[in-house]
Amino acid sequence: MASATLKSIAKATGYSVTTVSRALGGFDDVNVDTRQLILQEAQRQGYEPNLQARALQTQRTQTLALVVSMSGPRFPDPFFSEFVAGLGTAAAEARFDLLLVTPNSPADELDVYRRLIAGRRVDGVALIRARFADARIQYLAQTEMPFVVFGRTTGVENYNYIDVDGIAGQSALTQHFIDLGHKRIAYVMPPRNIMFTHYRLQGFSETMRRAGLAVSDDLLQEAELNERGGSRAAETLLNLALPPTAIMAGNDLMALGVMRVIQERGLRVGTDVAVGGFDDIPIAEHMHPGLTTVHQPIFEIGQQVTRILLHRIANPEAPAATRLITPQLMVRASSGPQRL
Amino acid sequence: MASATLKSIAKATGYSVTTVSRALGGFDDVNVDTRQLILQEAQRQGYEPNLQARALQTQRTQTLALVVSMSGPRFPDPFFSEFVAGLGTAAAEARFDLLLVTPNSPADELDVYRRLIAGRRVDGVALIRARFADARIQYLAQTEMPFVVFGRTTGVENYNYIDVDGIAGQSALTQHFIDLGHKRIAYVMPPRNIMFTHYRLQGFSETMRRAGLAVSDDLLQEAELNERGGSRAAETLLNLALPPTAIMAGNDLMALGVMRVIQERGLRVGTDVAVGGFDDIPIAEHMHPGLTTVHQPIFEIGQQVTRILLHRIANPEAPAATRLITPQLMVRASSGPQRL
DNA sequence: ATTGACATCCGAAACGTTTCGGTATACGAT
DNA sequence: ATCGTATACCGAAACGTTTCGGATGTCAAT
Repeated sequence: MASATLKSIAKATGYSVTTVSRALGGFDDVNVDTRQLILQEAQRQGYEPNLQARALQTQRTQTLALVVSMSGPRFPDPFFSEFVAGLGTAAAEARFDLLLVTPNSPADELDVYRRLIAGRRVDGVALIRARFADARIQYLAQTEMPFVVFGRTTGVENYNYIDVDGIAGQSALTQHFIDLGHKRIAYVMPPRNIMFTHYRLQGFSETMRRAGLAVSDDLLQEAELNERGGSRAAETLLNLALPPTAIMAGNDLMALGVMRVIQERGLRVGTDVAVGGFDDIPIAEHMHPGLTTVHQPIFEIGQQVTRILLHRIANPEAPAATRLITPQLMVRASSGPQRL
Repeated sequence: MASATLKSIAKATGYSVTTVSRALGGFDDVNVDTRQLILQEAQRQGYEPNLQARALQTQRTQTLALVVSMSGPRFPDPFFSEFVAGLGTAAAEARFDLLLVTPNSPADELDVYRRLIAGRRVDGVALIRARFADARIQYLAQTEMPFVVFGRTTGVENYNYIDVDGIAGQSALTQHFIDLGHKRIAYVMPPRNIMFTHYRLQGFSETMRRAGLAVSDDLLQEAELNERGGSRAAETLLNLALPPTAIMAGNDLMALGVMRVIQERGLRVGTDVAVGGFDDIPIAEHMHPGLTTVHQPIFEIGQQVTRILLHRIANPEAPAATRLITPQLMVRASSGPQRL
């Protein structure tokens, strides 16, 4: 059978399309008996509103977008799925759907945004992993489209964001290692074009300086945000004439790579070389030894992003919402005992 | 400025909406100069087709759906993000988008499908983690909507699926432990309502029986598909009067939980207790020791699902595609050396 | 002059919904 | 009789696109 429409219900009940629409829409200018009849018929035909048609008419798609580059055959992070889960659950509560869009090349990225925004495909956009002078954000800012960023950027004023205080987080972790008696502390830093790298590096440097400790170039390694990046950096660091006694990685996946290299060399994580991460992804707690790291409430952040977005969609003129979360240090076995 | 439409371009150039549409659509019944002019004007106005309107007219949304229950504040698995990445990249190549839909309760699940399918929100649906007599699949099967399942179910004929041969996979892993000299091999099995549990259990039992080894109830623990499930099961197993010498977990996350418990008890994974997983998620290789597991090419499976789906959408009458992949055993350090 | 073929263009309908601006009826108050 | 008010309903336009079935003009062949 052809799918049910307002028209088919109208024909079956003898009422007009308008009345059917208003009956189903819960308006009060329709007789209770009439509404009953129409509801029954709708039920019988298995009617579901055609969402394209409704969207065309109302100019509302009830959809949010998240654009993610799935570079190579690997997703960035478990981090990511937590974030999406947060976005998704909060969206579902408001009966919004989530459109996950993948540019098939980095060059394609801005086009994808244009297609979404100018094509009125979605009501709002979530952004993750903001970059310096982020072109995506600059484009969005000159648009009517509501958007919320997880992270901060430069060169754009008055946009909605939520971020974790990277300075505070990295500083807390650094201080933790200093308190344990470490002097040669290495930092395996994420790529510099990512905005949070800047803040975390600042947290690290400042804290070291305050403690009167040197940060030699040797002990600062830039690497990819995954296990492999961590492993490579750890190899380099452990091959130094004077290797570090503590290694902080840019995120937990990198920390995992660092730990593996340490263990493969017959050294013990914690006692021989202390390790720290960032993110507190679910497995961080379940590794052996447990990973000392900086907790980001990623799922909750995802939910918040959706909520801000929804609020923004409902109130386009609301002032920009900005939220900075102070993260919590999670001390586990990988940072080891007090040193003598 | 109001957003550009065919009408606004038509007005600006003096041509009709029809001609503008056909010029932009690349039809050959429009003069080259005219097309040039129209393209320029479209460019100038920053025209992007309104996708709702197009979808309404063409009855094509250029969108695929994946419905996932994000039960609790945790995503099921890294497994998941790999799969989504595969789906997404293959979809992007065909200029399709991916709609990620979250029921906000399990009871809501079927309603979500009805909304998507009857509401003509998407052109095709991907399903993951099929269950016994899966109600979602039964619903979809009586619909026109193209769908592809990762996994198999019972009670439905002639549907598109792609699956990994769980019998062969679990059998290979079991045989590997038998070959290493293990006799008391435990299996931490996933929940029984998931279809793949059935196959894997069968692979395990048959292989044990063939080798003349007993499978006592003690050594068969049902647990949740995450670290916690693995940990709990491992506690129980290691507390047995006669604990197993090898533990196979239902997936890699569970194996991670198992490994942690072993290590916390001061035992060594591999030499004291051998451990195996299933999935080969990215971190399996980067754990210490590396996890012996059964590799599922999840990313590629995601791509395949999309491809089958797209083919199905283009050829609604094509016979059902069914694909069974024989997975590969990845032997790493966690299974340990030959026993004497 | 007529025909046919071709190139170029366009009007109007359709997709399914929402909503504005009504109309018709009934009924109590004036 | 007229007015006002409420109740219940509906026609038609609109959202922006695609496409069917022409229309018009040109030009070479008859």
